[in-house]
Amino acid sequence: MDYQFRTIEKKWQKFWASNQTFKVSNTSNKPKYYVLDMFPYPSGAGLHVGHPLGYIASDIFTRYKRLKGFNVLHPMGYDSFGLPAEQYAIQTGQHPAITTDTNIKRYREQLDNIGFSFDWSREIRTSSPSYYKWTQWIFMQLFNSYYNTDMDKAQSIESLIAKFEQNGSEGVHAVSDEDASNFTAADWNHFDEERKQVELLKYRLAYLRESSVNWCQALGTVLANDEVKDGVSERGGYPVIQKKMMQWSMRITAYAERLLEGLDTVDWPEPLVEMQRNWIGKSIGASVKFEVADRQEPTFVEVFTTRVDTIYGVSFVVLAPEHELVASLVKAEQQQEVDQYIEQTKKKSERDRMADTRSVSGAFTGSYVLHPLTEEKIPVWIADYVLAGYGTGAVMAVPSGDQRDYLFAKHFNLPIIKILDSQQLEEEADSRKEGVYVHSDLINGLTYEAAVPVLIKELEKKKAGKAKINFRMRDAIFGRQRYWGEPVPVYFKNETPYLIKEQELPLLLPEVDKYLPTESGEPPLGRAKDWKYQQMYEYELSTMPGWAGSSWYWYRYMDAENDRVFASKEAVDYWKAVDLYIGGSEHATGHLLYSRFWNKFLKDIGVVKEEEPFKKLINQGMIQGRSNFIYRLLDENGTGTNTFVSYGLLQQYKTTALHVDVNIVHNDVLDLAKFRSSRPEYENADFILEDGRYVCGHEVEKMSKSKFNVVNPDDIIAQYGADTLRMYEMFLGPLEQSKPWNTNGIEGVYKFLRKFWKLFHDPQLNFHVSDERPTKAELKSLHKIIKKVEDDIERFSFNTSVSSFMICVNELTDLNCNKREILQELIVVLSPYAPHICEELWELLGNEAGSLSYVSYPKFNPDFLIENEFEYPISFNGKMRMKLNMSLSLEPDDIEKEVLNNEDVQRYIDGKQPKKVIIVKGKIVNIVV
RNA sequence: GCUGAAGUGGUGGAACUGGUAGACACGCAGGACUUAAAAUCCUGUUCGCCCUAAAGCGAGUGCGGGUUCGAUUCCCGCCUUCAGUACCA
Repeated sequence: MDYQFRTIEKKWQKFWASNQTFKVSNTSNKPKYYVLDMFPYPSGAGLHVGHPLGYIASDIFTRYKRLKGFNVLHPMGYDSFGLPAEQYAIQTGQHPAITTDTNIKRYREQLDNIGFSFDWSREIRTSSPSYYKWTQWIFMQLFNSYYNTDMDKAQSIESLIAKFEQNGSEGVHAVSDEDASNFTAADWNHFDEERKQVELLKYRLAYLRESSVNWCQALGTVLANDEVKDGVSERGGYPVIQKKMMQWSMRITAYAERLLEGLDTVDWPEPLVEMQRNWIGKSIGASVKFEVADRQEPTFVEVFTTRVDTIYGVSFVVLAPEHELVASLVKAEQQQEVDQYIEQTKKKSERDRMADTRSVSGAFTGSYVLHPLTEEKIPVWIADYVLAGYGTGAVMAVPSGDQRDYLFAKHFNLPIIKILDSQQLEEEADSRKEGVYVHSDLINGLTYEAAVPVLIKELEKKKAGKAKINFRMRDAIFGRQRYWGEPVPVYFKNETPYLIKEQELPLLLPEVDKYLPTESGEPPLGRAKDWKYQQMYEYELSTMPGWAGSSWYWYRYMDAENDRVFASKEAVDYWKAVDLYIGGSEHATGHLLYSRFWNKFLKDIGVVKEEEPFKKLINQGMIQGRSNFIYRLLDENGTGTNTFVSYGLLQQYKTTALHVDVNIVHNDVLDLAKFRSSRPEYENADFILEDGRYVCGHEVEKMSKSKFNVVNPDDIIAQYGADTLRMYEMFLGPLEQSKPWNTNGIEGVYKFLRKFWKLFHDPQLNFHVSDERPTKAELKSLHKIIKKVEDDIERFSFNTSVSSFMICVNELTDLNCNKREILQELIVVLSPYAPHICEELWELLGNEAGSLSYVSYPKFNPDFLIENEFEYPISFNGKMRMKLNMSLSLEPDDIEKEVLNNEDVQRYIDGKQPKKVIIVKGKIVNIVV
């Protein structure tokens, strides 16, 4: 029989499913191993060839680990809440649950076609009530907790109430809002219920606070930064402004230090760890208070600075235009200018404000603050380069040390004060800390190291500042003005939020007539009829963000069907943490940070054991699209014709480029017949060919429908089979690297599998293996691959394994090897990569069907690889010129003698005495002349 | 802007710890088989120079420098592309 991948692959996929080959138990005497993939969002477009890249890698790893004797948990599910389904619902009226369900079915079929060894009995969907019940449950725990800084962990809000009842706010060390009040126990006990709740909310880990959002009035909704382009909505082009809104938030900043420390304990790619460190952004500095001048009531502008040493260089203070003090600081004569500036700022997104460092803008408030050390009057400005959400939303501007402050000072003619004797300030700010201070009163003549403690001490003495650690990370906003997400299990009584009862979970997503905001601008849930808690109280109308469901899902896989807890204690104790997590680096700061945060919280409340959820993490690169172009000939008026010019002839013609569907292009050559029949207007198209072919241009772009570069794995599988797809995706290059998809090399992988198949068959394709003893050469080839694949998989270098398999099969083909002893072991080594063909041949060899998944990986024997000769490359001045075969037992001195006595070597050095001969045994000889 | 990553033949890539640059494939060219095509097999294929050929010479891993007997690999400066940047997931 020839290699019939269609029959073989269907046969084994069916076998695995009906025998539950990959169902895994929560108890085993084997060691456990947990391999997790980042689960997909089931989009309407279906899987494209980029999605399975990581899944194939993790499946190879999983199958390999099974062969190595581990009990492996390898589950899959769907992150099925999200915007695209909602967008589609808005357009079509179709309920997102229905589209989501359809999409999931499609995804499942596509995943099944690839032959993954997932334990599907553990499948989860974040949008199913049985799952989001527990997402809501975790939210409730967060709402019911506060962060105790004495114990450095989250504790129940009840214990905080007990403290308030006994001692008031005194002695409470907790992470809270800035405006948490001070009160005595007596005060607390006299507070009414509402007041108590208001105070408690300032401590809860899930809490309400005002935050700034991109508000689009015309769409009646909040937009993500990337839905906003140049101040207008991407959809519709309506104006977008920055608006403040009450929002649910997560006090992730309470965990900043622990999130930072945990990074030292995980085995993650260093760049990713670095990104998280930068995101958390710990900086050590000082907070300084500037008192507003000429006020009866003392008012302060508080700033955070990492360069308190530059305090004598402050020549103005800048507030973010949204800063709460701005309104009261503006003097009448400046009112108009400031108002105008604030209007202008509202139109800019935060990202625009950060990205634009060239243009300088700002407005003077008319007010002054007093320098805390010199008592001098300092003007207060507002400018959009200061962001409200960063630090305190105010900076002390030091033009001599900070480039943005420098440009601002130059632009508005504000003084630039030199503070270090080494500073060169003619062209730009100089932020170095070298030399000694000048014009700096207390610290004149001191160096940076000496100056900082002096200043901190003085500021503390004057109660004008103190040393402080600041984090760049902000509390995460947890509400979304959307329909297709988890409802927040909260209702309001007199504007105070209360949790519903735990027995009332899940709080189901109600039906609505349209998936749009209400006329009064409330989120879609505002449309739900009679949706009230106990028929009286308003529910929270926003839903949870996309990251809620994905911040704990790896626990649900451990015990996916439990309806009493999110996962049983036994399951959590057994599987502990994820041993290997594979996914895209685009999740570096979002998903991976939130997941770590929730995990730490769950540990604090005692329901999980591990401080870090993902022990080892591998990033897979993005698969980009590789678009193909055709070139339409333009006539003398510049209008398009129906003639297309081949890529190589472009210089001779005036043309315009058009995307062409990559599925009708093969190795950059256009299939003319398919092109003609693709659209009626191309039926009579003419072509100017080169060498009789139409060659297309190409470019790397995002994979998207609009660029006609989407490749569906199903098409590849129909043509070449799943085993070829699996191996080809690995063959494309290193897993971590981003690369464009193209099928140019896929034939080679397909040919390889056919060659492998032929090893087991005679020329007439009858199954035929021999029981003869293998030769030395055959054993060497086998043991080389046993070792190579083991090494490669352990370091996640899957592409190099594929090449090595090719080399191995080429060698065995040349040796005419059909020995059972060799081939049987080779099957096991190859099976993680190409499981279907291997199962089939395994059965043909007479083994029990399906037993291949749980056999042992062959044992490597180094004896078969021992060489006694080596072909030494002989280089002259580092350039390889010739090779000499020598015994590996020769010591460097003997090698030198033998090399220098060689005729060809003598000819090279032309009778001259070599300056130096470098010999690395078993590696190289280098002669310096 | 900030943070992170990547640039090697016509193409995807290999070279794992500073030691033979281009393994393995694709494509292309030539050949075998065939009435023909497909499939399959064989040979060649970094570029340039020289040459009937064998052989030889020179250059070469984004660009410019440096360290070293020796650099794709280490260091400094630049260029280009990609990703993230907090409501896409």
